[in-house]
Amino acid sequence: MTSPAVTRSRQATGPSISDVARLAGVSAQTVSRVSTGTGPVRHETKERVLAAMAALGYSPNTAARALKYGSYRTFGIVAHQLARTGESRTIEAVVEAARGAGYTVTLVDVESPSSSGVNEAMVRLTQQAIDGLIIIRAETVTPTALTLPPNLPVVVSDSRLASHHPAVGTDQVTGTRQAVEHLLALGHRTVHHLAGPDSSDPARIRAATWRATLLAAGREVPALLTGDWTSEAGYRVGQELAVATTSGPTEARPTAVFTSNDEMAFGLIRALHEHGLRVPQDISVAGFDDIPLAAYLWPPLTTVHQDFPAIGSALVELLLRQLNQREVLTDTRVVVPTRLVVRESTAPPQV
Amino acid sequence: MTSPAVTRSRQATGPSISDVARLAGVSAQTVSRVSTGTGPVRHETKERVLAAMAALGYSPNTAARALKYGSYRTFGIVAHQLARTGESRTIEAVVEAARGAGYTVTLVDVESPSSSGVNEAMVRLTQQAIDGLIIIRAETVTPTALTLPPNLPVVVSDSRLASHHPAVGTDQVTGTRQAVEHLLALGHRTVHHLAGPDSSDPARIRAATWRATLLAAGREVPALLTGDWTSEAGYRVGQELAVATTSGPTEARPTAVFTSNDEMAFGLIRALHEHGLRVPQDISVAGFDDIPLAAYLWPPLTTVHQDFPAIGSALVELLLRQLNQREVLTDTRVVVPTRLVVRESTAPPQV
DNA sequence: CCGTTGAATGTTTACGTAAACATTGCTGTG
DNA sequence: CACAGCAATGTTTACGTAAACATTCAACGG
Repeated sequence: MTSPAVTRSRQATGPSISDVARLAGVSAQTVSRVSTGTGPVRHETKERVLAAMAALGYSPNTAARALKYGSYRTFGIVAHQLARTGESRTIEAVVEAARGAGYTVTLVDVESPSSSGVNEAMVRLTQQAIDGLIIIRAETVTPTALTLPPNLPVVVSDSRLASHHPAVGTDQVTGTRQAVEHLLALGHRTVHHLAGPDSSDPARIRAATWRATLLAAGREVPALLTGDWTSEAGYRVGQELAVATTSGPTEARPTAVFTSNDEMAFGLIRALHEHGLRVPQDISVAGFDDIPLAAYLWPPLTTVHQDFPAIGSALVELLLRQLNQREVLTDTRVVVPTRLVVRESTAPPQV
Repeated sequence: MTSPAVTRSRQATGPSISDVARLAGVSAQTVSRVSTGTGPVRHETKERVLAAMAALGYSPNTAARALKYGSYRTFGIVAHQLARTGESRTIEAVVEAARGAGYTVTLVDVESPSSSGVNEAMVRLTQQAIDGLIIIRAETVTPTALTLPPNLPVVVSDSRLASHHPAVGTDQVTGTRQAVEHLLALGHRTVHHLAGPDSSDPARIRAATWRATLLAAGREVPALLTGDWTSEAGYRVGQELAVATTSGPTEARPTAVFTSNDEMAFGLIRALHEHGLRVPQDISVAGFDDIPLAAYLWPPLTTVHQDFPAIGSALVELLLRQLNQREVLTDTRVVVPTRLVVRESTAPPQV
């Protein structure tokens, strides 16, 4: 566990507790007492110390405190593409929840989503100052390939690691079933599915649930379409679908598509528009995530709402429980409910 | 500068350098030499130390190192709504650039965007361990109301603080002019503008440039429309605009709108669609930001592309320059160029 | 009026690390 | 062959903080 040769000379730091003590004419310990609010200090003395602090612009040295306490009041969070809707919203929620508990959040991004990439991030993180670790959407990481620092509380969200660590996840199954059943209830013979990449756990669960729901309803299961979460991929698949819709035999024409996220639905719908197909009159489309822009797409997108704030705060709560009660939570799984938001991109099929 | 009464007992920490030393049968200093790669160590000794490290699962204590070096290899970043496109993409770029320089990034969000909110965040941050501070989109903060820790390098982006700190910003003026001139060149008599909130510097600059560009071209300047960056606001304004377009005198009918960001364009276009107006045939719309989904809106959105990665790396670079060369950069301003991306939401007016 | 109590403050020590300085012993040179 | 020079390692010290322990002194009860 050798770290890179870091030859750093000491940098200038601000005034220390003893500078304040000297100026106030008290001992360092008394300054510490004022600073932490522990122990008895005469009012007059306290005022003098506070004045000295203000005069010197003193603020306590975090590193020294952390060294003393063995805690940093900081969580690490490993993300892959943090500008992507799901991740940035989860992170935002985590930051907020952590703040409430007096913690801040250190971000580490992963260059490649492979195990080695996450491991490399992990090494950097251990060299950082964190009390707990949050891993979100580590899609391609296999549990065994991940070497985590011992004794570091970990929680994961939406990843393959969920079976090895306490986890928080959206209720993929219910959400997917709601969407598919909604489309069937509108009268569609069957529902096509544009899935996320196979490396993603949520993508696979959604695809499996889509299939199971169709089978349970006694419907034909069309060939699975696969994308990579991007609008670009949705666009490409949309073009193929449009061709199939306008040229194939009437029987095989898709009339409803459920996409595994909203971004792909955006691309898909654009492709359909370009081919002169109307949504929802010619094809119904439903997504997953309910990103803020989903309501302002044309037509407004029917989609499965994910409660990202709930995910974020659940992640933080699981970490705190491990930290405070030293609980072992390996098997804990928090499931965050979903809700189908019906807008205007889905309608009964035109006969 | 009293911190809240933090009565924390010491938490268990991992094995220390002396545990490793004992196991390897060497002095602590030798372990340190192996760990940092400094100083000469016999090959055999080094192997023994590495083996001991591995056996104990040792990793160096960050707090102790930070205390020794007076540096944390960490930047703080203050954001307001980090799930918003511009912010999350800037943050992503900052994290990446910081990683390249061997730094990690600690996120602090601001409850309210007011000065007191940012100040409160500041207090929390000083109690964190950071070597430099990045403030993005602190729209409503006035420079004088902000009390920053002394000697802390700071850079800002897109905020009112730009005049008081080294700053990085998009070339608002050129970007806006490109968009407005593009619409005029298509043959539109004039261009309406849906601005961001007046509290935002970029919003005001874009609005002023829109006005100046119209005046320079000798065109009439329509009444300014104001939103708050959200699609919701764009939708509301779009409804009013749609009414004006379908009912007002032909002379006064808007034929082109430039919105100060893409989200508002989304909302605006949805409202126009709902009123049966076609984009771009009846009204052209251009946005600002070039969010990833802009290309997949229907119609694909003409918009001003912002180079967020460039902003992020410029922010980090300015911080590093202050840290390394102890430069005083107060007046430094990095301007990141923009580029108009013409898609299909703009076209010549139909006569 | 003496001893006890406890508020107010000071002193010592330890957290884990790594520079600075000290020591050992071997190699090669005049 | 004595000793300079240097590789390899050990010892001391300091980074800033705050618990743990020690001291002082005034107030109060018996």
